[in-house]
Amino acid sequence: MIPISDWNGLRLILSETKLVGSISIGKFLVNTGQTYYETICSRRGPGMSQVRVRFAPSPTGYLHIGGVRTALFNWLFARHEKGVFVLRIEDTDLERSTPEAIRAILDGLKWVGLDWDEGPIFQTQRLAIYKEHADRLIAADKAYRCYCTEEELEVRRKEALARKQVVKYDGRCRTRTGPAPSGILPAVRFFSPQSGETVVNDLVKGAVSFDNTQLDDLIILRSNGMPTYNFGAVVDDALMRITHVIRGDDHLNNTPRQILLYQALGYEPPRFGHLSMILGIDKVKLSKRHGATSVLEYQEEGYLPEALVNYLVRLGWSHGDEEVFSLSELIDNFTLENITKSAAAFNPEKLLWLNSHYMKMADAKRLAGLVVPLMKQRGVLSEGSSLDQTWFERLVKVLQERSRTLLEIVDGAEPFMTDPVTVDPEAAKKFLTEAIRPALIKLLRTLERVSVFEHDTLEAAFKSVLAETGLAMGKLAQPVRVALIGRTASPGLFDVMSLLGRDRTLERLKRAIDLIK
RNA sequence: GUCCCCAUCGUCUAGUCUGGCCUAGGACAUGGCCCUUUCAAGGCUAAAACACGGGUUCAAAUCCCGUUGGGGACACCA
Repeated sequence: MIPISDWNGLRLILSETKLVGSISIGKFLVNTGQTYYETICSRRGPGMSQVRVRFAPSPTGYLHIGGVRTALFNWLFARHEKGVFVLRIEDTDLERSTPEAIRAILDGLKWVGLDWDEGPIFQTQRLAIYKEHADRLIAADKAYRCYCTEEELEVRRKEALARKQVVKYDGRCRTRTGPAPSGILPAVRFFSPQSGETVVNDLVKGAVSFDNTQLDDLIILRSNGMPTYNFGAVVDDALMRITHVIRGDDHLNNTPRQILLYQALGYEPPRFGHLSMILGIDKVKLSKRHGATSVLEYQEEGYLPEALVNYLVRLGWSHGDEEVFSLSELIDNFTLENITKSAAAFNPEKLLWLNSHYMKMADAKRLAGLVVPLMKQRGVLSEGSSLDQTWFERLVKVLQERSRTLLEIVDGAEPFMTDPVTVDPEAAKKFLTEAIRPALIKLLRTLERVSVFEHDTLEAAFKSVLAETGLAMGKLAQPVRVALIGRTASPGLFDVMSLLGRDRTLERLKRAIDLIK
């Protein structure tokens, strides 16, 4: 339940995030949704057939990865068709909607770069519109007031289930006459036709027909005045002139009911396209036990938004053999015809591969900026400390080639950030041996005479030690690596030394030599 | 219980609508080799699929029917 006072907090969130285009949020919240849409629609000339799509999440939890894909497909379709992408928040479930969830949705969309042209529009701001539409249906004998209580209905549903009968409203208030029972706030039910069939010409599934006897008299307006999903969506999609409803597969069964509502209301239905579900790696519905299912978790785990977008778009859509797409390539090539009908399993490995690809492509400066907060968060960099930007970007540059996520950069950067280095005991045992000690000392002496710590001069110095000692590159490199970084894996040695700089390199070498004693 | 959807390598998919070009292509992951100062990356290479059964046809991954399997929906949730 969102108390009215919280809506001020929400407005704060919205203006803070500045996610809205030309229409200011403050103004929107002052306006009713109705006047807003009257303005929009009056701006549109007659005969315009511009594509208008929407993403309409309910703010009852984090923004799910499947929701992001739905939003992405809508967004790409809108951009490809030079149409309009509307964001509508379906917050009519007062029990479960929260301002935090609204924020999570906006933040999530913002992170993956899906911007909207209109909205966010809140259904709870438009209650008068739904009521007016419901009244219209009642007046036309297409809907009726139902005085059955939730408890009664629950009992009947359970009975039907127990007797293995069809779970359907029995229609007892259809023909109710006489005075209204006192003390009961009625809900409004739709008179659902009980004969014929309703066909959905789905853009991805093809023609799907439903026997109308399967459909029952659904509630369109709850006793508390809130519209139910099917009604709110229909009224809004009609009024907002949505041309294509692209949404999850789980709504296919709702579509015939919605088409019937469009017809009763005298509105023309949009085109529908139902996207198959995203399943977990084990082929069952994606859930928390598969790991991250909220978009923002991917941000926290060091993924790049373009990698997630690229991964998600290939889950259920394809363009020949291509795997890697820039945003503009996606916009150019995205069409509804190439959407797959079957459900897809989420494969974290492939996402990781795409992420490492984009990590290599990315500008080091940008990555550096993304990594710093993560380092602070993980204690690799202390809160107040300042960084040499140029130096840090150089470090990021050598790490980004071998990191699959930003978190791996953080990990790889760690030995460069703090002194003294933590040396892995296993590595020390294997490589910092008595036998190699003389060579390390020789290297130390040689490096002491090197004044400019750059890749090429360091390489020359190192090679001279190899020549003197007769050691193979590999024999000396690993012990030195362990001495400098404390681990057996790192960027190239000469990059490491030049990044560490003269003082720290010599110091770490000395310390390793002492350690062997 | 009722209704709806789906079915190509382990996974994402191309091919299916408009049957022959399919000895089924690509990508991730996996194995091998090469490169190599480590780890990655990269290059080459291998293994790996038309769920099953019936039709239709000269010809079926592709069209039709059935079976099986998987998924979804049946709320005063969306």
